[in-house]
Amino acid sequence: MKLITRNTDYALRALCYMSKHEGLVTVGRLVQKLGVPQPFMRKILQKLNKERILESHKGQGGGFKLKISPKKIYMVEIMRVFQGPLGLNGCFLKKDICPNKGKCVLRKKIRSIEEGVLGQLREITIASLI
Amino acid sequence: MKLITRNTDYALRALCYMSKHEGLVTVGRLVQKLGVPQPFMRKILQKLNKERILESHKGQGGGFKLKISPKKIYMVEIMRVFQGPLGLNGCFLKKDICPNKGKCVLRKKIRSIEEGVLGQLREITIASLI
DNA sequence: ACAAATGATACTAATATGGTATCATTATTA
DNA sequence: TAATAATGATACCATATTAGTATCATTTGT
Repeated sequence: MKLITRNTDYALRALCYMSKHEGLVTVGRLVQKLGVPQPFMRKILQKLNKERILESHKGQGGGFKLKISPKKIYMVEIMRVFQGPLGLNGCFLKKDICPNKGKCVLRKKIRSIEEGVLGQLREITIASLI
Repeated sequence: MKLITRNTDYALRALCYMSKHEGLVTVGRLVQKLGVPQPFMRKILQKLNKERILESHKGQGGGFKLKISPKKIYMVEIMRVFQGPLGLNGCFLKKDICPNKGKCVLRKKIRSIEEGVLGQLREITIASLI
């Protein structure tokens, strides 16, 4: 069971690279450095752009750069972008499916674990990774 | 992003039910109580049997029951059975893929988070859920 | 005008998850 | 001893997610 997908993985690496290198970085350059398939990397960067984590510049001499400080880019946010919101189990949270409804002890437990995990993940920023 | 799959979910519910009801429990009964498709539930219970968490009895009057105490059935173990070993990311752990190899800070961070999560999950047993 | 970059989007492939179907085996019991 | 009610084993199918590709449009510097 993987908690982090390739999407997230590549995104984190790209962000780390960019936080160490001022100015615009092209997809081509990232691909060289990180060994990731180019069109896939493009898609990832485009998404980060849409999410306003990166900014992009078209045309010759263009590329991507961080839009916000590495200190303010949280790993858990990147995970959310590529993997959806973190939740232990949809099922336990949908009362209409779970037969125990509100009383479900498991649900409470899960909830508290979830909080713990999120708490830890929230402390990790790109800045803390480089 | 779900941390717990339906497999695990159903298994946990079945185990909880069985820990509250002495003696053999048939698949049919569980299906009635928990509203899970029968053949799917069978497959799940058969797996728990193979993993020596349940014991089974064939023939008329047969069924399943816990083989070990609910206090010794750990949620994280059930997750492992149905979802494989918990790891944040295979990629970071395979040095030959990660370009930073041994030095990767991310990997260490991930590792420590992983430990934290596992630590919390390890405290949850079936007994603690009922 | 051309080349080098991203934007947008649709498509394909691989893998994981969720679920079904079927036949074999075992044990109870009438 | 035969019917029945249970699990064992296994192969199969459906759906969703993840990973990756392909293509054409747009922008911009030279």
